[in-house]
Amino acid sequence: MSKIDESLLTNLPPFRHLERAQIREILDLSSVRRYDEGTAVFTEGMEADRFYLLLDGYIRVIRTSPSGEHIIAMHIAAGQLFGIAPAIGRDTYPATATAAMETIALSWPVRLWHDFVANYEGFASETYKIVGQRMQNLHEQVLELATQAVEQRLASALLRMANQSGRKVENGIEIAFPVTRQNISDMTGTTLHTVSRLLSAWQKQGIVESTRRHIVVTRPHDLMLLSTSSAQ
DNA sequence: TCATTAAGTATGC
DNA sequence: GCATACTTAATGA
Repeated sequence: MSKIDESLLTNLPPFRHLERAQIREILDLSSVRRYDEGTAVFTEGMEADRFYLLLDGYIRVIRTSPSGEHIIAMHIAAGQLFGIAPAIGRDTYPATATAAMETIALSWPVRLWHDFVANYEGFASETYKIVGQRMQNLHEQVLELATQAVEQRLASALLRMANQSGRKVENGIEIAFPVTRQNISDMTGTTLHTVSRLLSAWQKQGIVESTRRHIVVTRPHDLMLLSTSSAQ
């Protein structure tokens, strides 16, 4: 079916312990799809019929509150599993996943989940490790939202993106997918205006450089300080 | 300290 | 030239 090379999976944590032949099996059971920027891979509440591995691009995970506003819970980088509802014992997706830029993902029918867990050494432990880490991150973010000022939350959000999905450039760390002021306000529970003002101020101080949908963190250390200490 | 309103400029198909 | 992204100032909770 898919003519994806085995080497693409061999170094990813959930597949690290597997033989080449096993990886071939897994790939033969998968289907590949490309998603244009802004396209939803699946939506919150939808029956979880497949689980996914991101091969290229970035996925934005969006949760919608009953009152209608949506918040960006996290970003997924290439090489990570997502839409793994079966891992947390759900049969619907807990959030919406959209392509933050042009993206390519593998997917498998959920009925294979238990086969993977049973047959492939390390798959279960690695995926549950991922789930645990994500849960912990979410808890930290909830705490942040409740306790920290906007400036600190924005600094943390920028650092999270730079650390998890940044690429090094000459003058700093560039966030590797397109991101708008509105997107960032959806991560930090503020408005795009406040984000715009803070980014402008930080740009004047030389901490970040930003153009439309594009941000480079030039002085991560200064952001670190901003994210922890409360000014005045 | 921050959201809201409002009114503007810049950018890219 | 229109939609989208971004900036800035004013006002008030």
